[in-house]
Parts: sequence; structure tokens; C-alpha cells
Amino acid sequence: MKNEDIATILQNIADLLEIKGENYFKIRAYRMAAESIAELQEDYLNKMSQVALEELPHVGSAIAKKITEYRETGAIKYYETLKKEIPIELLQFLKIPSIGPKKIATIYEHLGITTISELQNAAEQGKLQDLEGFGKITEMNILRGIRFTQKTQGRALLVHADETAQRYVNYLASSPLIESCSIAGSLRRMKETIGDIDILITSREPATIMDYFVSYPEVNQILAKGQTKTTVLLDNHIQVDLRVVQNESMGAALQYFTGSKEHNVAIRSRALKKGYKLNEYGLYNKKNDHIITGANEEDIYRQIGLDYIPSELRENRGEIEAAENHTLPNLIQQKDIQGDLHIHSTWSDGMHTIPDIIKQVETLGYSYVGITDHSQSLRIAKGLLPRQVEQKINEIQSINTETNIQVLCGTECDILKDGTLDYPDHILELFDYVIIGIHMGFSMNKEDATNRILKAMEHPSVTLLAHPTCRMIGHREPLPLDMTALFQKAVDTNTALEINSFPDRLDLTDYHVKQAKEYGVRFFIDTDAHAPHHLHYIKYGIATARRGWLEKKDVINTSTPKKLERYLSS
DNA sequence: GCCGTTTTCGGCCCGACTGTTTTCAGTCG
Repeated sequence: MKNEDIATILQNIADLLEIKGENYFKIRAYRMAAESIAELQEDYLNKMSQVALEELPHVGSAIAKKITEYRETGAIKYYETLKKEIPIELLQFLKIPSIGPKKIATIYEHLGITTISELQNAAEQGKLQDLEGFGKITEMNILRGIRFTQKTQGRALLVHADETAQRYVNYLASSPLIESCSIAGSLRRMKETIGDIDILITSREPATIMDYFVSYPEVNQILAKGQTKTTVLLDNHIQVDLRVVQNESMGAALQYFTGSKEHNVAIRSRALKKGYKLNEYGLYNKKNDHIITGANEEDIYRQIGLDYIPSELRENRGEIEAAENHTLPNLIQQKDIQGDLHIHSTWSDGMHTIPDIIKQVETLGYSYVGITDHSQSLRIAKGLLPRQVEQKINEIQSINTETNIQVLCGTECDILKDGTLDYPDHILELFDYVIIGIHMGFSMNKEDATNRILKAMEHPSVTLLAHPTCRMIGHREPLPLDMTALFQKAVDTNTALEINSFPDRLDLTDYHVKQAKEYGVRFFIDTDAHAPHHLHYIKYGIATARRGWLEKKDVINTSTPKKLERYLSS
């Protein structure tokens, strides 16, 4: 029994109850319990007694009993009954923007629709607009929502692919038949979404290893199984390709299967010009087909006159020219990060207290940390009223006398619709630094949205703009901003831009990071953590920074505490 | 469904926005 399974079931129960129109607080209870379970260490759940389960936050006797029932029987009767009442397929509609539980209930009740394609057909034929509470605009929004959802469908978030691949690699590595194992493809390049996971291995017994590969417990379906290549679909719908290669070809295979396609096309044509032929087996002399090198990726790049190109840069966005001229950036690494300056605590909508955060941060080796709770108008996220701001500052001052990690008190202050900030100046001045960000009012045209942010950046108290485009991968399109105006304003007002590491944000994007750097913008890489395990998401922000060609010096939270202090007070 | 030292029952987070609706319901955060 995996935590993830239980957490998913509890979330599904909550969703189904919502479509049913159940009591809101009951629904919320299931969601809170799901989050509690997701927070647990893996395998811990299996060992817990009923009493121990009830000790977990937001888990009471009813939910604890359901968890025990699942562990003992592999199913939960309540959940099964619920699914008979409301088809579970309907939950996929919740991913479509502008559709919520009430609309789903209406659609199902009146039209009996359960799949997205049926829904799309109905909308295209104008069958939705006559339903109660629907209209022409709603119908159009639903169609738009479906198209938007389809664009991102079939691709997993980097975090999901990464965690899935790590588990698989650990499983593979436990076999003595495997000599080496590497991740390739877009996951090795750390793209924000991943189509499928590519794993390369070297083994003396390829046939046996394929059997071992498909015996992995998470495998749902074997799509193809051959001598050197096998493809499986996992329970979580992620596809994994395994390729077995010879030791002497591992470097070439890694180069080939890491891509990107554009990078490889350019690399191969360069090899050709230099009198070589490059394929997934090695680098060959074009005339006599003699192999030159193949086991080591770095050798291949060197042989065709290039510095080694880190996988995150391989998009044919100038990295080959830079490798030739020895001007590749010395990319930032996770160990360069000295602190995380965008974290929510229980003061607002975070799930962890400041002491909890410090405990986690100690394991990451940071020197400082910034607690940035929401501002007053974001009541839903328990944004802090001015009097609470003063209380929070007092708490942090007292904590600072007891810890080696420097704790800073910031705020994530909302940018209101007119571009003014959500606290008066005398409150803003109380903070060690001010992050600004948008959390409501997203439907604006380009000019208004851009002006709203530019105006806010001009405020003298502002240090950093959080998640600048506000996109949510697969859920919300980015604000229609004039990005070059934004970058220029960031330089003019000395406002840093955030690379928000939260897996469905990754905002700014790699592409914008690279562009912004060329303007001279400086960055923070933060997690926007709302729970302890979120602090580890920093690796995805680092990946985005690396894909955006950033070096240590571009990122402010690589500074020593003293330097940071100087920066914040300047 | 969970929680709790003022409560074991009655709270639990609600405001902005949109589209439908002519006074409000649903979605989103």
C-alpha cells in the first residue's frame, strides 16, 4: 500500500462528494486527510495501527478505519459505493478550466456524458448552452478549456516523471545483471513536462533484464518487448522506454537519446562536416567506418571540437556555438543555493510552522530562510492583517535568538488590480523584504495586466516579483504580458524576478529566464513551499535556471548571509 | 469528517469575478 494510493482515493472521495453536493466541510476533511497522508514517509503507513493513524493530523476514526480497510482488503466499500453512484470518469472534467462540480453534475444528469470527447461533441453541437445555469459563453469557455487541457495532455509534470524514474532506477539498480543505468530524454534535459521516460542500461544479459524490467510492480501494460528495447505503461499512465546498449556505445547512446532532436541534428551535421558520422552506437570515421569513440559522451563532444554541453542546454539555442568558443556558462548548481526566500508558514496558508521549516532547512544546508506569508486581502489564504504582521515579526525575532539559521520576515504582498500594493507603506517597511505577486483577477488584457505589474514594481519597498506570469502548467494560461517591458522594468527598478520552483508553476520559464538574463535581470530561485516536502522542489527551479543558462552570480540567493543583507538593504 | 483546556456539539474561510440570472450560482483561489 503506497501513501500515494490512499491520498488519491481520499482526494477522489472528496471530488465525488463535491459532485454529489455534499457538505463542504466533510469534503474538506477528506482533502486535509489526503494531504496529511501524502506528507508521510513512504512505508510508514503500512506499519501504523488504527490508534496511530488517528493520531495523524486531520485523520479521525472514520478515515483511519477506511485506511485500515484498504490495507486489509484492498478496497474501501464506501468508495466503491460512491463510484457506483457517480462515474469516476467524471473527475477528469474537473481539470477543464471553467468546469466545476456543479456543472459536472448538471452535464451528467441531463446528458449522461462521461468522457471528454462526448463533452466536446456536445459543446460543438450547442447542446450545453440550454442547460440550466449554462449559456453561450460558458459553452465557448468549456470548448476553450478542453482544447487547453488537450494541449498539455499526455505529458507528465517534471516532478512526477522525475520521482517515477527515480523509483524505477532504484528497482533496476537492485539487479546484479545491470552494469550501468542512466536516464536520458527530456527528463535528463529537465524539461518542465515529460512525454515519456527514457532509461538506458548496459547489461551482459539483455534478455533476462527485459523480464526483470517488465516485472516492476508499477507496470500496468507492456506495450512492446524486444531484445534491446522495451516499452511499458505504468499505473500512473507514464510511459517508460528501456534500451539496452553495449558498454562501448553507452556515451553515444546517451548523447543520441538525450536529444533534443534539434540539438542532435545540429551536432550530427557538425560531425559530418568534420569528416565523422555520429549515430547512437558511436562516432565513426566517415570514410572507413572505423569507430573513434562511443563509450563516453564527453569524448564525443571533444572529438568534434566542442566543450562538454550539459544536458539542460541541449536545445539548439546557441549552446553549440558557445561550446565551440569556450563560452558556455558555468551553470548554477543546487549546492550554490544558500537559502529559500519564498516560504509560507501556518501564519497564512502554509502547513508548517516556522520551527518546522527551520528543521527541514537545516537538512538542506541553508544559511538563511525567508518566511513570506500572504497579505491581508487574500483572506482565503489567511493573509495577514497588519496587527498579525507585528506579531509574526516578534515571533521571528525570538526564534532568531535560538537558531543558527538566519530567519527573515518577508511578505508575499498582493498586487491589487490597479497595480497598488495590499499593505500601506508603513507596514511594508516593517518587513526585511517584500515579494509582490498576483493571486486574483487574472482575466486582463495585455496592456492592463502589464501596467498592473509594472506599476507595482516601481514601489520602492519591492525586492522581488513572484511567479511573474502566474501560469499553472495544465491549468492556467500565463498572463498576456509584454515580457520585454517587464524585463526592462526589472532592471530599471532593481526588482529581481523569481524562478518559482513549484512543479506546476516553474515560472519564469527557461525560455524567459534566458531572455531576461540578456537584459541584465537578476533572479531568486524559491520554492513557494506550503509544506515541508515542498522545500525539495528547489531542484526543479535550479533545473529551470540551468536551462535558462544562469550562473551562480545571476542568482541572489546564492549570496552569503552578509551579502544578502547588503543587497536587501540597498 | 475533524477538532477541542471556554466547547464532545457546533464550528470549520470567504471574497472577487463571471456569466447567468433580474437577485444569484458557480468557479477560482
